[in-house]
Amino acid sequence: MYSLAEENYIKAIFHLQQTKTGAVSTNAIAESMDTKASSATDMVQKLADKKVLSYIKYKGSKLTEKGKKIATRIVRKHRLWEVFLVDKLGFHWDEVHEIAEQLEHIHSNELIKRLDAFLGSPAFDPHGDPIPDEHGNFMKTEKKLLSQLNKSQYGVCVGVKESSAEYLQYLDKKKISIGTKINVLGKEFFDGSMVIQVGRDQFFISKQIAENLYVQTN
Amino acid sequence: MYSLAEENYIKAIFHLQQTKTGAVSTNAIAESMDTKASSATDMVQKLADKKVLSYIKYKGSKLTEKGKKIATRIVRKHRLWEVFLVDKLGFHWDEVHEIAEQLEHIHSNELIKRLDAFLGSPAFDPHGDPIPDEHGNFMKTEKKLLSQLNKSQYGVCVGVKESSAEYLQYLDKKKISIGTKINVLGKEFFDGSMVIQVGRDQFFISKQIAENLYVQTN
DNA sequence: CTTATTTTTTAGTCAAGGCTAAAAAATAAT
DNA sequence: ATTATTTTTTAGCCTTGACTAAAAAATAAG
Ligand SMILES: [Mn+2]
Ligand SMILES: [Mn+2]
Ligand SMILES: [Mn+2]
Ligand SMILES: [Mn+2]
Repeated sequence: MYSLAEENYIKAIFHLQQTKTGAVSTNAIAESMDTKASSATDMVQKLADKKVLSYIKYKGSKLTEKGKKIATRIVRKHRLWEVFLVDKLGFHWDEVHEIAEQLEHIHSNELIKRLDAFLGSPAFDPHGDPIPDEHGNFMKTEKKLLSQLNKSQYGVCVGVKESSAEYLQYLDKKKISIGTKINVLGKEFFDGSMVIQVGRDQFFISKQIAENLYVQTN
Repeated sequence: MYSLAEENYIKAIFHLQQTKTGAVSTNAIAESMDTKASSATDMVQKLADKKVLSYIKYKGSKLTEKGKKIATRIVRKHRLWEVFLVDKLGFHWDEVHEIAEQLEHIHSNELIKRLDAFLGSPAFDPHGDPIPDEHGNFMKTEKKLLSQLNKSQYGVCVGVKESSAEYLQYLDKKKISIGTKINVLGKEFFDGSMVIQVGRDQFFISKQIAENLYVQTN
């Protein structure tokens, strides 16, 4: 059994090593956990003792298979709970992350199994992130960032990269949610800004908006 | 915001002062928390500083109104989650307590409100215990222990005092659940044992069984 | 290559929440 | 009214997971 703190570190390292390749730096872990580098060092040393990750002084950390398995289970719980909160309790997609951050630490295999069945074994959470199955396998999806599209291409929104309440609320205001079709009417190569069409509305979006939205082309 | 440990102590003290009258002894708290008296002393001193309870050295502890309010909210969450686990996820009544013990510590007022609505604002948990409303009011019920009935009286099971898995599984085996009618066919005054009728079955039960089952007469 | 800067680790401290052993107060038994 | 026993508190120590300040290693600059 892992403590709350350990679980949160493991999950953070898991997410960090998804993006960057190679070992995860202690500073990156500290920043992601909103703590100090010295604290992160202490924790990764402990987790290395427990064979949850491999750690080389001054080089960084990397989850072992064991560590990845633990992380995946937590991510699965987090995302299943988010689906529950949205689909069953009627929460809005910008309200669920903090609560799921707590719920992901409830220990009960039977609970996960039953919750999953109750929700109809969803493959994606309310932000479009894939929910790993009971064996830890993620559904692979073809998706790109809206910012990668060019003028007169279009895509269907399938998820968000950022899932802060602020960003999600912006998307709501613009009537963008998962499944929404987005046409790129224009793209400014100087700053990456775009003019897009959503439904009947046409408007300008900054690069920052465009590079946090996942779309499926095809 | 109160820590996990603080919340568990507050809830334990709340339950202890329901039965016994007057202040709750430090030893009783320690036993109920499965910890040592010295640890309980430390905690009640801290909770007294926080005005959650009044504490007099060598005399014991008593929750303040503030403390009772905190406790009631935790009990409400615990019991609502138990209803969720049984009604929605199909758990059996002897499997839910441990999980609810964790879920009761999730912090979100909105979550409690929505969960309550989702469950149809239940008044009782799966063990027949009343669920306090959002203002902390418990529904008062007329109930007595089965052991208080005499020969040829009858009652309808409305709850259990003990809710250990073992006891609940015994009741299952005997086909006793909430709503079951129980006839007292005989009572032995020497040891408090009884012969009861449940459905078409007649059998012997010990005093220990009889004094952990709540029934409603009339 | 040598120095400066950044990153990371170590050393030492702290609060929370446990523990054991000893002291003190309350209660029970002579 | 003492003495013995039980209950409760205090004192001191431990682990976890933070922190700061200082040292050490890695990296960047000159
Ligand atoms: Mn989330
Ligand atoms: Mn978390
Ligand atoms: Mn319970
Ligand atoms: Mn609990």
